[in-house]
Amino acid sequence: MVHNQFPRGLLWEHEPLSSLTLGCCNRLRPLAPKLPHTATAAAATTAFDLKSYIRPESGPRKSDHKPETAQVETLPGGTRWNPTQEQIGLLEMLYRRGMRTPNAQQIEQITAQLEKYGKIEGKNVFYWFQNHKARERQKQKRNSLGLGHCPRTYTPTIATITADSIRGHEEREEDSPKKRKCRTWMPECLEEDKRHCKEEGDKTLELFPLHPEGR
Amino acid sequence: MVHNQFPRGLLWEHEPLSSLTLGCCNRLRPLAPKLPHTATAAAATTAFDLKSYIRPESGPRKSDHKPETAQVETLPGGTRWNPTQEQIGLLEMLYRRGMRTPNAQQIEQITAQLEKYGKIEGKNVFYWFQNHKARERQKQKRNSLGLGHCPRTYTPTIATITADSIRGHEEREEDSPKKRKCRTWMPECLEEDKRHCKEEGDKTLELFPLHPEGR
DNA sequence: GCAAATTAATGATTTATTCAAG
DNA sequence: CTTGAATAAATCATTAATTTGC
Repeated sequence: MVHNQFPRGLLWEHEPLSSLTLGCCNRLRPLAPKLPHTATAAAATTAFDLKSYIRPESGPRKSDHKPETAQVETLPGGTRWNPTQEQIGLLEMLYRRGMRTPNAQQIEQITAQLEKYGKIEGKNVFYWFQNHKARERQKQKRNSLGLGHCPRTYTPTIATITADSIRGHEEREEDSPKKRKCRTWMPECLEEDKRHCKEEGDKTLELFPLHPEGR
Repeated sequence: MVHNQFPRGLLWEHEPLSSLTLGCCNRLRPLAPKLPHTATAAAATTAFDLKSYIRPESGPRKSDHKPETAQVETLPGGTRWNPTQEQIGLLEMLYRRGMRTPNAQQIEQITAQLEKYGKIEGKNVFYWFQNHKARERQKQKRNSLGLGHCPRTYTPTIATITADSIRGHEEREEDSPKKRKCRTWMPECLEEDKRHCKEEGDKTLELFPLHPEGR
């Protein structure tokens, strides 16, 4: 059970790491030097540049320039999901039914269904539930604080006050009454993304640059 | 906007939703022995029980009166990733190099490399970075509060104080100097999971139960 | 020496916040 | 202003260290 404790002398440093090939969304950006951050932001949505993930040794600099100039205007399906009425409707139904954080398979199925009504990906479903839950909660909290502050001011006539609101604004508990199960996992979302990403040409990305830490 | 403002007569309710077939990880508690990180294999990570996602509301409780008792205490051989020294070493190297939140492709590559040293999935890599970053930050904050409170008490002799610590304990900014880009995405993690999940027998899951809201 | 019992680390999830498109 | 997308913080849970009594 002891970890493989072998000397810190990292043997894998001799591995043929160097650069790997992989294909994906790296539309262009063959050059992309590490210009400060001026236009560096060029790294539009999907342009990868390892360097942009490497913290610039210098300093913070949060130059918040207007990013994407023209470079890679969004990925193929670039724009964000724009749900249709039917989709929202179905999602809300599921939500009202009690669904909160669907797992991968459920997302898969839901997405399949919703696809009938418009373009949609798994991650959209995932996010929708995530956001909807959070915002319902916010709303509830606001309400209970705004006018439910003093218990005698509440208006019990409102029909929307369901078991939920009665339950109070206690946070957790909603959908994990007991412990917590290992259940959900980031949906296959990526598959789709990857799919249409793969169409792009391959590109070599230096994941494991050879030069030592030299910094 | 204008959410479900369309009549409750949901047209999609006539769809052949009902139950869909899907297979997955329901194996119940194979006793998950704590094998060392060698032949973990299985690792079916998800136990499904729609019921646990459906709030036991006033709805038609068919038999959900104790959803979790012995039901899904599964969490199958859900062995969690147990990194080897080599893996940790490599990850730390990347971290020191400045990598913070690798994107899907990077994760893919990293995972591929680390697989040489032991079982690992994309999500493990993703999580590792997430956690490592967060905990380094915590540590730093604790330090700066504990003894670094007064800037003149720091001990510049320690070699480990690299640019990182010098940068200070500013929270955000670490790896997103500019705005925030759509860059990372939950890795293909799930693919693997799904893969070996599919091996399991199929199981019918009622994603869209037919009975109306009943409320 | 060795397991049960306890503690420390850290992997995995969920929740809260933030950002920005429309 | 609404809300999709993304990240960070908080939390939970499991495994390895370790302590302890035999």
